Amino acid sequence: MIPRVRIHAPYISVTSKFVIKVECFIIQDMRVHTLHEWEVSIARAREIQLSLAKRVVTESEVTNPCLVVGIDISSPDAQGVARGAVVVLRYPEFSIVEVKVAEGKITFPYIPGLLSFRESPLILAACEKLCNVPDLILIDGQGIAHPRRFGLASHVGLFLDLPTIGCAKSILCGRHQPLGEEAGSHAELLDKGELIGAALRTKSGVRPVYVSVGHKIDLTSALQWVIKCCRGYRLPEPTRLAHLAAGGMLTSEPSCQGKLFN
DNA sequence: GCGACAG
DNA sequence: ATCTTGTCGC
Repeated sequence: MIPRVRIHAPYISVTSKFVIKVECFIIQDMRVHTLHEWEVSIARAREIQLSLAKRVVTESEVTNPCLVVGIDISSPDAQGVARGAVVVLRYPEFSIVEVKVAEGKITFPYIPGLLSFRESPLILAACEKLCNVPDLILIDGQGIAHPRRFGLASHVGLFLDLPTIGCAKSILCGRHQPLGEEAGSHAELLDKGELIGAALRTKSGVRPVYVSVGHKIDLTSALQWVIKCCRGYRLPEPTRLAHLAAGGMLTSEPSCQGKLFN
């Protein structure tokens, strides 16, 4: 039986200089039928974004306060409550500067391509609590490696007006050639002839992660930053710690490996 | 028409 | 994302 979902909701109604506003949309048969407003907003946002995409966040820009941030969200519990977490790290030591968490009920379903509407609210809520302004943000999801070239990382970057990198654990769209087994190997991620991101082997012997431009950064630097943020795990440190924080497995202590099992 | 599909 | 123990391998 095909699920029939009908949704009317002001899930995101963010008004900034970019004016992203989604009041209502209807989803049926797991397909989006009415997303006119969103598409119009995205088209405009994408236009603005493209003009900023060439910007490169250089290492010298991340020296004081030198903050690299990871963002992730936990899966909702039985009551539909989830936690959005943002972890601020000092680069290049990766010492924890700040951890902020926001809890809230998740109401929007998971629909491939519409993850932003499910996760953005909590992510932004967590970001609102930050005392530091990050220089660079890594997000657990796609940037422009998205059917409409505007995934979660792009949304968040646009809302916050900060550089973001999409770093996802699997592909939403696009394909790539096989890549080397050594850490650091990467291959272009192409969709319909467009370069939308890269598959990156962050550690030898594990599946690659998928890096794409979120906002205010180009692919080459995004790739370099992700590589520089890797510390022997498949996921780059900011993302990894944000994931732990969202799961309640990270408090204020930089290392709590002793308490972790599994 | 059918398969694929971030978390 | 989640269901799920021990196990094989670097």
